[in-house]
Amino acid sequence: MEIPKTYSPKDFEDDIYKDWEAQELFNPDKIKPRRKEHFSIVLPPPNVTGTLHLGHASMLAIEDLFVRYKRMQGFDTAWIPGTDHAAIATQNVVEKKLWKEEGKTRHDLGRERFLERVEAYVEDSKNIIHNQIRKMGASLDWSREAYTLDETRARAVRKVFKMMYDDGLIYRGYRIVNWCPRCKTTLADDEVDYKEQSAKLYTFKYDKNFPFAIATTRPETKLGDAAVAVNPNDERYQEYIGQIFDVNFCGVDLKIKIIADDAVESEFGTGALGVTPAHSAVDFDMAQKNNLEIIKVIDEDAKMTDKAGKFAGMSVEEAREKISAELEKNGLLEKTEELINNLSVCYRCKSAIEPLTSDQWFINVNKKFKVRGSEMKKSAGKEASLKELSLSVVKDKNINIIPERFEKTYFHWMENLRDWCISRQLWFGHQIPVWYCEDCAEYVVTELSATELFVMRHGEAKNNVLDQLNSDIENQINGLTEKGKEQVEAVFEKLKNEKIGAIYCSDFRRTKETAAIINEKLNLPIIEDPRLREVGVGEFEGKHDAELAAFRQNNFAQWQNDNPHGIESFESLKTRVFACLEEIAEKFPGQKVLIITHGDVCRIVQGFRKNIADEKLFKMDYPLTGEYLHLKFAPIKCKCGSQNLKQDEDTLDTWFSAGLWTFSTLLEKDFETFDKKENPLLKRFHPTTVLETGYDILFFWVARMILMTTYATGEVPFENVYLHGLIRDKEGDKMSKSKPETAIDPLDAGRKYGFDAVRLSLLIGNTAGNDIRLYDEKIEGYRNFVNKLWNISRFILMEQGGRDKQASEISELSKTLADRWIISRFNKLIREVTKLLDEYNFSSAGELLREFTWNDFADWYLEISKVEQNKEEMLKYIFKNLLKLWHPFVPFVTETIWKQMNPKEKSLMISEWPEFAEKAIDENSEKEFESVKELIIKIRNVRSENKVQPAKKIRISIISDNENLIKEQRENITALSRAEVLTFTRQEQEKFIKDFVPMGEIYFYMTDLIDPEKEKERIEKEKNNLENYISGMEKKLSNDEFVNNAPRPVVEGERQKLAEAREKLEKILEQLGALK
RNA sequence: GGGCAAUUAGCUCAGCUGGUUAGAGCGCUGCAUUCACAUUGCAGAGGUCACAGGUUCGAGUCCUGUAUUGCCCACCA
Repeated sequence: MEIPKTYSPKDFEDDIYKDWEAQELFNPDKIKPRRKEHFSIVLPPPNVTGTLHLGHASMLAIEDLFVRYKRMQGFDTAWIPGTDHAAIATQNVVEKKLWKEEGKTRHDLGRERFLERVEAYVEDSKNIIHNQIRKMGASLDWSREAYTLDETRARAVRKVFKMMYDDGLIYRGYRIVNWCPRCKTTLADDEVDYKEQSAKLYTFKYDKNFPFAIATTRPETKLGDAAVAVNPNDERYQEYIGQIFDVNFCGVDLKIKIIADDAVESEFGTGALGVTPAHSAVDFDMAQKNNLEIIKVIDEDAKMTDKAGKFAGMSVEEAREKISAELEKNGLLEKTEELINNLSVCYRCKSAIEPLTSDQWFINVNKKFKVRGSEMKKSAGKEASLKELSLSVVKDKNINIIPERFEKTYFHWMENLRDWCISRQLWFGHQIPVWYCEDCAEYVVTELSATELFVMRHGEAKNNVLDQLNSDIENQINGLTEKGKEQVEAVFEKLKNEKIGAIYCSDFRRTKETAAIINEKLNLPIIEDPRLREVGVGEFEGKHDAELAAFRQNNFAQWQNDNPHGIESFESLKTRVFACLEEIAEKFPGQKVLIITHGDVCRIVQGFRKNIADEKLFKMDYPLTGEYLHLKFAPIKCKCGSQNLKQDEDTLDTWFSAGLWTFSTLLEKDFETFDKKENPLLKRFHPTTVLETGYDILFFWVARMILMTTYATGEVPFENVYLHGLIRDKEGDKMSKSKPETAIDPLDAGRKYGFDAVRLSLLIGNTAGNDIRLYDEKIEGYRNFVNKLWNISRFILMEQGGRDKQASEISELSKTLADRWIISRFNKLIREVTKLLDEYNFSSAGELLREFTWNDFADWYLEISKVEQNKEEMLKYIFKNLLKLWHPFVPFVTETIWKQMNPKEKSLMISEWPEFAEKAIDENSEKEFESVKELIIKIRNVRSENKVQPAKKIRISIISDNENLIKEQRENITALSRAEVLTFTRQEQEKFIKDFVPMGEIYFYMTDLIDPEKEKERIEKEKNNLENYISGMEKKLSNDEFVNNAPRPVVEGERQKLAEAREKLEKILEQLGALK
């Protein structure tokens, strides 16, 4: 067999992955589990905007390791992939792209068109990241891929929203929120970052009549002040507490109440704080407590509002300048000073956050509700708030966080959690499932999705080309032209991802043909409805379109309710079309329906359920051939009976849908409830076993999942949380594009060193909760190791023959001391690695494996096997099982080698995890072999010290207490140390003593060595070490307190060690004597 | 301001509930090239475990304090 000397990962990796996928080995339905217990992980969904970075790579390496390990152990194993729509991040990316490439804003396109752009972008992006994930070797079940914004997940989102609303946990309120004026949306508290900046602190009085000064960095907000707060213990202001002052601040009249609040620090500024309820979270709380007026002086564009008097319309910066100038001019400004403070900025775009009051949807985290699930009730009681429930499941260890210290962080965050603002003023995301009635003040919350109608005109027909009106059902001879057919195909291209549930068309030939073309791909029932026919044209039949158009344009009033020249009246057309639409809406609530009809009908449709005057409606444009209309309707009625409802424009915080991820990914496509009876996958895999993610999103995501899932399902989302650290560069800094020389792209690194090496570099040395440094030399080292594995396999494959042995046949395999040694060591390795992996300590497991593979197996056993010969079966037994242990770490190279060794087997990844065999443990043989190793190393050492040419064989004599062992190992010692062993008895040796140099138990033939003095030095050194050691031990053992207090085995152990050391010393002294 | 972590060989890090003469990889030094592998082999040098106290028969490991570094949270009106 021709096997290259160097392993070339790129020649194998892609094919190996394709083979796994083709065999469907990632799908738990396609492989037989050998145990009942499940092991499941849902992939933390990467943002659709992203490309694979090291954070993902490390996440994938760790999770794939867990999953492959458990799969080999026979667990029913699922690893579910998906992507996150990442509302704000994705919208920002597409907006930037749109601006750069076309100079347009999202408003230029409008919601509908903009979202189409986003979806197109998302599609591309998803494919890129999925292929990158495959590169890493991740054994994800792609057949169950989810997306936070797909229909199943969307239904789960609406359902939970409604559940929470019905439980009174979701409410709409006018509250202070974090507003990003750039993104034009609210942000959750933890989506706000802080940036240090230097600011000016202004100390001033509102006006001349106000008794004392206040200090602020933002004078412009003071236009909205309703109070001044002081510390209740501050003596300076006691007399004013409770008083109300009418002031005129820069032309704006304000009523300022003096209130006392502990939050105020007397030492800061003047100890008096101007309270601006509308623009500071702390002040808003004070306003609630003290019933203060909320005056909003800054709007959503970060401009001053009408309430700001003459400053209205100015930017906040401009207003600040003007106000400070005016204060100074009027002698109200006492001083300005520089200070460093934290500016709150948007975590996505880094612009300054403007805290302001606004009408938003919130989740109440303190309100009690009826807890679901018996385990949850046990933890939190029958009734609990979201906060209490989320705290209790971690306190009671229903969820186990690794490393444990993050529990504290979690508790602290959860205990201080405030109501969660979930509405976002973005377009991309889950639209809030609330419908406002246009005819009364009510609104309706529904889990049903909007009924959506896609209304299109037929493609170009022959009568269009001839410019002949043709609406006589008896005379439908004209079908579509070639161009018409192409137009239809073009529309279908745009619609194909919409998951249309039904197709309606008129009974005209041109619409039926259009429907048939589209339905070639969709295979839906086509419903023909004559109510969707083109308007009846009466006497104009067969005439030019323009003639009819001109007539109707000029005689609308006449035609509105009547039928001059036999033209069907507008009223009649409207009535039949609306009746048809009403029926469709009722028949397909929450679904998408495609309607293929004619120009005038398209026009009319736009007025469905809307109060649009007939004439205005008649004059509306309708979509050109090749385009379509998209209309959304409420799937339910308002209490008042009106169906004229409009959905809330806002979308939900992306973490709302992400919070459902562990169970929403396991729901059936057409689920009605979250019940396990209805959702077999949920029953099989939920709660998931481990959630593996970075500690940096503990709050964003992990906490939210706990909160949302315990609420919605009455079950924890996961039993364990494994938090990994961040990947840093060699200096310990965050990798960033601004430092390209240290930033590593996992894909580049994979191409260069192989993805197995990249995985190892991310796994070994990586411990829970700790950051890890990565740099090229490290990956290179693991590349070298992978190559070592490869070359071990080359060696073993060259040793032909032998058959595979099982663990039960170990005794047959063990013929020599080296055999017993390696097999004992190896079985300990199996035991240790298994234990460490169960403890999530994969780094130590990897280190042990590396040590065994390189040091024990390659450096010693393989060398011995060249001497002892005929070890094919043993080598195969160890190596094949070793490949299994390695597989979760380095799946590609192990599978590649496995396939070469077992061409007939399906795959290493579904082979059985090695079992530890107790009977293989042989402590005595291990000890004996270690002493042989020691001898060999000593001989090599002496050779090296004396610069003996490697090719030169030296002669030695060994005087050992274990003469049999030396005799038996004579060949091994000779081969591995290039020394000829001449065994002497003590008496025999006496005769040669003058020619030999003693070194421990070994006597070297003097003329073979260059410098016996050197050896003397060495022995002296060893003697000193030993003497020091012995005196320390003696002291210890003569200490009664130690002997009495320390546990017996410890004392015994120490005695043993002392005895051994004394023996050793004795020999050394003897040899030293001989040297002199 | 509150909290968490880290500090062990030149570098990157192990060292579990206190009981070895403190380990690994890389790097370094010397030697070796047809025999699985130079992406290699063999041998070696290198550490008062940040500092100061304390607990204990015994401390890298536990406690207190100090210093340095990093991170998280709160907040700076």
